[in-house]
Amino acid sequence: MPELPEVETVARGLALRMVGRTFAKVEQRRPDLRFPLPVDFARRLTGRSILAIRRRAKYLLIDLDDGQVVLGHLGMSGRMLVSDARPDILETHDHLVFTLDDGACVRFNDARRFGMMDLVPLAELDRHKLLRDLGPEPLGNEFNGPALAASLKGKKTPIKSAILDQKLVVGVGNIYASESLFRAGLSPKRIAATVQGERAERLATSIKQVLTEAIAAGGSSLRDYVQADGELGYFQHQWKVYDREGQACAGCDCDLAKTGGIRRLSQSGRSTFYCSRRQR
DNA sequence: CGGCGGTCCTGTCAGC
DNA sequence: TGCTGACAGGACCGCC
Repeated sequence: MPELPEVETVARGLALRMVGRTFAKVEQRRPDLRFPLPVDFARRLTGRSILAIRRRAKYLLIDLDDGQVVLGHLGMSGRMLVSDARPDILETHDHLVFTLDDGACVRFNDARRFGMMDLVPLAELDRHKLLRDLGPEPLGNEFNGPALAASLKGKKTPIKSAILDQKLVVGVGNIYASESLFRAGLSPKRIAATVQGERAERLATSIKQVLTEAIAAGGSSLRDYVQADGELGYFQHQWKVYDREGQACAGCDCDLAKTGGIRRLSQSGRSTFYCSRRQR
């Protein structure tokens, strides 16, 4: 499910319900997710109050009142399900069930179990194995054209693979990689090192725009969610190229029968979508 | 050292 | 209808 905008939306939605509340009950329904859960995970959370809920890269951070932080990742299929009360009947793959002191319930459901949770002292968070090598936040000022150009120097890998590398910039996943390259007019096959100067400027700007717009779309679906309750996560998507193989490219007035429209290719085992006419 | 492919796990869908 | 294989939004690890 989640790239940066989805995790951001989940974090904001959870914050609305959870900040200021206390974990009244925590049910751990299997010993492991992607990794074993920390020893006594449920017991160590019970009775703790929630100070803040944040995001770093695609990770969720839940700050507790005892100086510990819940570090979570939704993996590919992880979902947070929120309801006013704990359901009598849980769903398949509801691995963690959090009941709050106001009776509200948050469930972590993850079919593929690529998600994870850990409990880390706040003081050690930056040194955590999963966080210490992460690159800059794409929406921060430190990520810009010149910085991106510098990090791409010497890289022989295709630009699509490069921007999926979380050491280079965080938060861009398979969908928004295709979308950002389309907006920047860059071929996903282009050698990363050749994205310099104006091209790097365009790509950095496109990444920021694509992610910002997706967060805004998530915010509008959050309003519905807050009223309706239920799942936090993917919202309406209006992708320009992702999952649109064979369809006409928006803004390309070429003959679909001749060009074949949006193309799909496989790069290091993952699908990429692009318009060969508008992306060079 | 960088870059690529394999791998973890379950669900869904297309094709036969 | 039932089976099989491909594929799915992530990211670590080991190997070349």
